[in-house]
Amino acid sequence: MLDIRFIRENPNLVEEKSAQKGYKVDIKHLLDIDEKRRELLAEIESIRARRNDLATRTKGGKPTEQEIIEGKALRDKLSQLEREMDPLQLDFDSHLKAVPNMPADDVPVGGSEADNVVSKEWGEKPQFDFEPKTHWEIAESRNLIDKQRAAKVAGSRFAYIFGDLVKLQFALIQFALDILTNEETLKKIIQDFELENVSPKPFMPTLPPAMAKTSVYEATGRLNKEEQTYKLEDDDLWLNASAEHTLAPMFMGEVLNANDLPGRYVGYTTAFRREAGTYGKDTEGILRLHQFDKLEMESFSLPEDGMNEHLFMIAIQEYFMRQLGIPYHVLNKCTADIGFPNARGVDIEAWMPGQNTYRETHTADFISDFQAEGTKTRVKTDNGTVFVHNNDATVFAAGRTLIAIIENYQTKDGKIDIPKVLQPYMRGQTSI
RNA sequence: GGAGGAGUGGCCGAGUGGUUGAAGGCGCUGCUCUCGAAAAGCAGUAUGCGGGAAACCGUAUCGCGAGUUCGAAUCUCGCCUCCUCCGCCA
Repeated sequence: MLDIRFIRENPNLVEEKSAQKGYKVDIKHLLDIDEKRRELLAEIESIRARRNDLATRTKGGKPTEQEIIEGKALRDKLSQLEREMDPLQLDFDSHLKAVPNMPADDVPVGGSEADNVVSKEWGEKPQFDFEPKTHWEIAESRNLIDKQRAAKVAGSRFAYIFGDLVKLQFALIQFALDILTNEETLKKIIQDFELENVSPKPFMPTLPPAMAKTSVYEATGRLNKEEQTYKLEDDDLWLNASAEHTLAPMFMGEVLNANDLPGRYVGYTTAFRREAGTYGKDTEGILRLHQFDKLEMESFSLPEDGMNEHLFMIAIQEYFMRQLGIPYHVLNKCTADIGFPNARGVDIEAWMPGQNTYRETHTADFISDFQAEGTKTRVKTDNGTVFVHNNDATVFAAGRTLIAIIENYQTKDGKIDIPKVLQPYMRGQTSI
């Protein structure tokens, strides 16, 4: 959530930027409650002060009859005021939580994803001397994917993935982990992308829990919307839709050492998504499933490093795409598309020759301190204890990256060449 | 799933109704001593919220939430987490 002090000082700005993200917030009402709340709080605290004073006065001995009567009166008054405070506080909290994070200054203002800005293009689209096929035409005919039988077992939007395609997924993951844990390679990425003030500290490989309790799910700011998330009602657990959902709250309630930052983690987990409201969309192939595996970065940093971590993660994503030789473009997402907790957001879309279009394979989210206010994750600095900045970004969404490889590396005889960098992770195999 | 035990500051640990926001120790910071370091001595050392230009004042926090009481770290109830033993299990 946003700091109420910031809202007090910049009411118009907050209202304007919220509107740019597509959220209508009643700042005047919020500040109104805020003031009432603080007035009442002052009153409550003065009564508590008298109660404490009385307790100190009578401590050691028995209070007199008169003092007990006085104490009872204070107690009754206090509980009456506290009852008045309850609804006020609830009202205040719900209005405060409804205020989205402020977009960074360079986020393009726009009303829908149509206003996203292509900020970079890379790679030569492959030319084929045949009609390129879609990934599902190739994979289904080769028995690398079977959705029919998966539907029988689990319903629509599930798939069996078989054989060499499975090996390719694990090659991809291994390759990525090797890069992300190698300080020298990270240094090179920082250099190649001309980044400044970025630490080359390696990422900690992590297998996180794939579920979170409701209290945690809420503390992270409901990163994934409720209707998009699977819930295990009997156990009060939510299935994560990405590793960042269980990486971000890792240090909930803790005060970290500035020396330990940036804290960088790369988590591998299965992601579960209900895909509500996508009926009839992307029904072919494995682009949009209820379940897929994903490697995801998460970082906790000092406020002044937050934006640089974001840019670093984007550079890493681009580096991986270039290593795989997959043409892509970078989308600077507009205010309406970056998401409620985001200060900035970037998508990378890979060229998919079979579908003759770009499709999203990566996201990078700069959350600033919006999430840390909910998870109460702070860091001790020379200027006091402040909320950390959170960044998260996709390394590889396994399914979609496999799609990009299949479609870009398809051959005339219906096979798939393996990108050079992955071949060592496939025991030298050059095609599947 | 059954039976027991435990959660106190950065860490260890004392504390079962009233000078306890919390003893003592460790750690950390500053000073003294020293050529310097170590040792020793002295002093300081949690966070949120509200008010204040600031100094500072008030308030809350002893796993979390509710309750009892004039007064709760301490008593009661619910929940969470961890540990030990038994059972089950990849």
